[in-house]
Amino acid sequence: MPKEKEDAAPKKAAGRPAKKAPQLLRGFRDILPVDQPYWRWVRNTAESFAAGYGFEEIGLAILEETSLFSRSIGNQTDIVSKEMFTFIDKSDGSLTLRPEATASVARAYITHGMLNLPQPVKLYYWGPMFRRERPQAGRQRQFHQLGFEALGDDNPVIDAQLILLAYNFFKALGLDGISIQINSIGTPQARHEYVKELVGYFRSKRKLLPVEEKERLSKNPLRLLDSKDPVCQQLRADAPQLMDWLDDASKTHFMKVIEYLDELDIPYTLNPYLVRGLDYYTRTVFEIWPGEQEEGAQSALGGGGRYDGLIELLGGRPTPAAGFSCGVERIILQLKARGIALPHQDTAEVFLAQIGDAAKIKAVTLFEQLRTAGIRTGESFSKDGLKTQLEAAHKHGVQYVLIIGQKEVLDGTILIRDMESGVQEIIDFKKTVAEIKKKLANGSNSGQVNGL
RNA sequence: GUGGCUAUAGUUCAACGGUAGAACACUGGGUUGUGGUCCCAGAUACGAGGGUUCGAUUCCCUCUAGCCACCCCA
Repeated sequence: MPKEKEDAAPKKAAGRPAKKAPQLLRGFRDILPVDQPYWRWVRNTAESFAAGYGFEEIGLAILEETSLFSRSIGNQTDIVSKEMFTFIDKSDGSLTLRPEATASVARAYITHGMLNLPQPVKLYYWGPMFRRERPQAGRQRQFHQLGFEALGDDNPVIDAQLILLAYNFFKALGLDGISIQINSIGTPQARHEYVKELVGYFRSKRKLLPVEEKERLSKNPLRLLDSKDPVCQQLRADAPQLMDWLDDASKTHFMKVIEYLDELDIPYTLNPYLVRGLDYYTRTVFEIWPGEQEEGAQSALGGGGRYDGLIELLGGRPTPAAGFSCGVERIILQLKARGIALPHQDTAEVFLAQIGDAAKIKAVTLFEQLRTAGIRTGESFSKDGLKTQLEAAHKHGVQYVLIIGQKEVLDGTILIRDMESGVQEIIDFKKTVAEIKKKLANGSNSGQVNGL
């Protein structure tokens, strides 16, 4: 018989039994009310961009068959080989908490026969993703991404427009001076040829490479290009260039994208060493960074590219597609780091205070009238003292407080107190809603900006 | 996954081998129906488990979590 440990544990302080409070899992976080304004800001901005650019929101499954990710992202990638939350379900086999959403978008495109819709199908998503990594600031095991995908069209204008959308999105959020890095990694075939060449080159320099880099050479040679290792960075200068190995169609495609970007006046940096860590990418790839690499490590805010082979790989008809996604937590980290003030939030406009039982009853019904009239009203009905209630009103930052007490109930009136001037006036209780509306309309300096 | 640093109230920080303090925040008061300032009072913490010790929050170990670097990525 197992002993019940918790009950047997010694009592800590008299009175309360010593119990372990459940902890948050490593890398998981609650998003508290204080942070919600940031979340709303990002989400609202994203939604208005989705609407503006014609992307319709799609809500995707969070749990998928493991094979969806291993096939699309690639078995050899770090994400699949060591960072997925995977488990065996009783009847459904191996399941995985999605580490990213593009694969699911492609799956949904197939599942719902979206090839029958007008192309391109433009989708926007938002939601939690899961990767079993070692947490750090801006890196959690559950994090949120928002993304835009355009499926069913291989025109380079799509690539350019996605980058334009990303650029404008970050600007609208208040994040100026972001850096957009772009590159083309061509078709899988061309890349394959190139990798052979690259491996050949680095093999010849093998002796110079540190152990970790040697491992890359056999496991994921493309990664040698964006390595932080100084030796590698030196060697890569003389290494064969990916650009020279691109097939003609990819080259032309890339030139077109660049042309559009120039025409649209979007600042970008050509980064020939940019390769992405997910296998499904083809041709255009890009990443978004907070700024031209200032000192200190930074992490990408977002990234994306074209994935022309993905849908076919997953069993659909050959369908070109492109998209990008960004990390919400990382965006918010940047917003905070830069001290960006958010637009005014929907706080209470008036506060309703009451004194005495009769008044409380009246107040509760009046509150309903105010609320249904669209006036954001604060209250603390559970408190009795007027002083306490005014204090609460002050904390809400409201300009007007409605006060109703014994006397007012008898007279059929109510007090309106202006919190700034301290001026109070008595009005007919029945006209409360109308009066308040009038006052708010007059006094409204269209209430903007609070720094939080 | 590897290496390093850290872990004290809600938060930011103190102190100490003999069971912990401040600031801000919170709750309640400063007489009966009036906020922002002020005054008073109160609640709340040594991440978990072992070990050394007469005694550990303090020293050691393990675990857990956070941060930093690597890896990789959003």
